[in-house]
Amino acid sequence: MSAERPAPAAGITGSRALEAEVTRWFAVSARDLPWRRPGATAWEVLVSEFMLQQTPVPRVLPAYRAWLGRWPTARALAAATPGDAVRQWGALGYPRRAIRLHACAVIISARHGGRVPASLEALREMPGVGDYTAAAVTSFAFGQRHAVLDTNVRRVLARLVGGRQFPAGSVSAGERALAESLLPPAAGRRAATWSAALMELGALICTPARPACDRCPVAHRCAWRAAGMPPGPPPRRGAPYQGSDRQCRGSLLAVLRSADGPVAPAALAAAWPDPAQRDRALGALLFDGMAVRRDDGLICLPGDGRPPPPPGGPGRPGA
DNA sequence: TAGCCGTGGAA
DNA sequence: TTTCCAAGGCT
Repeated sequence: MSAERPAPAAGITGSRALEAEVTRWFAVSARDLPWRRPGATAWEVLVSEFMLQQTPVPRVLPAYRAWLGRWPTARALAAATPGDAVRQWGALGYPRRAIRLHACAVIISARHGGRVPASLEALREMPGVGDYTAAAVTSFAFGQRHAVLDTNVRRVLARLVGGRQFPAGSVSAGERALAESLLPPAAGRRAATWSAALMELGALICTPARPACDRCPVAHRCAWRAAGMPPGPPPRRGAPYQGSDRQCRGSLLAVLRSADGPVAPAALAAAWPDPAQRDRALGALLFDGMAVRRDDGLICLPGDGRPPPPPGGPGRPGA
């Protein structure tokens, strides 16, 4: 046999060399991000992971600094109201993440002594923490050995090993097995570094469109490239946003966010012309706990107009 | 599991 | 101008 061909998915050969090539590239090319610095706390890592869910790094950076400047610990955030969290979240998008992160802070304070739990299972029980975020926190904050399958890692593995341009719609068992088989040994933080490096490779080099193969440290191993980079079916597109209920919700929430206190329905009416859609969106916000209708009919963010829970108190039943 | 949940910058 | 997309999670 002459030139090495791409290895099959299971038991890929040269894993050790692959790790070395990717991590060497990472050591030189990685962005200097605050949540990656050695001193970053688990809380800081958790905050970063929430903010990075479907939100680009450049937009997260200032929000991350401001958030941790205000609430450096889970206990600090737990002492605030959910409405405070939504306001501080600002226009990062997906504001329910702020509600869920606040709920995490309350749980961490009440059930985990104020420390972010270090187990996959305990993390997974918290709102807004799915398979990816739990694996990311245990890996990056605690140095554990878990496969971290985000959209970047999935795309890199789909191309490098699978020979396809894009991964499937959801994580398959085979994909997870592959990612785990490629994980370096448990010694030190090798597995965490490997995962961070794969993510960075996907974010900077192996991008969805126009991948920079000329700068890829493992282009010589890439199954997709070896196959001539055949185009795969494009990922599914979401519903149009302009004029959608989502946009309407966003507009209403922007009004509540910028107001210091409760808002009259008329103020919301000014933010969206269509009454039926407006009422539908407001109903959804109320249903989701993103907004509250007071007895006097005014609308506010959750926790507005009430004293914040005492420190260490939330989660404890009455009086 | 497919559809929904925000936002704004880049192509 | 429109389209695409960015470290997911939930139902």
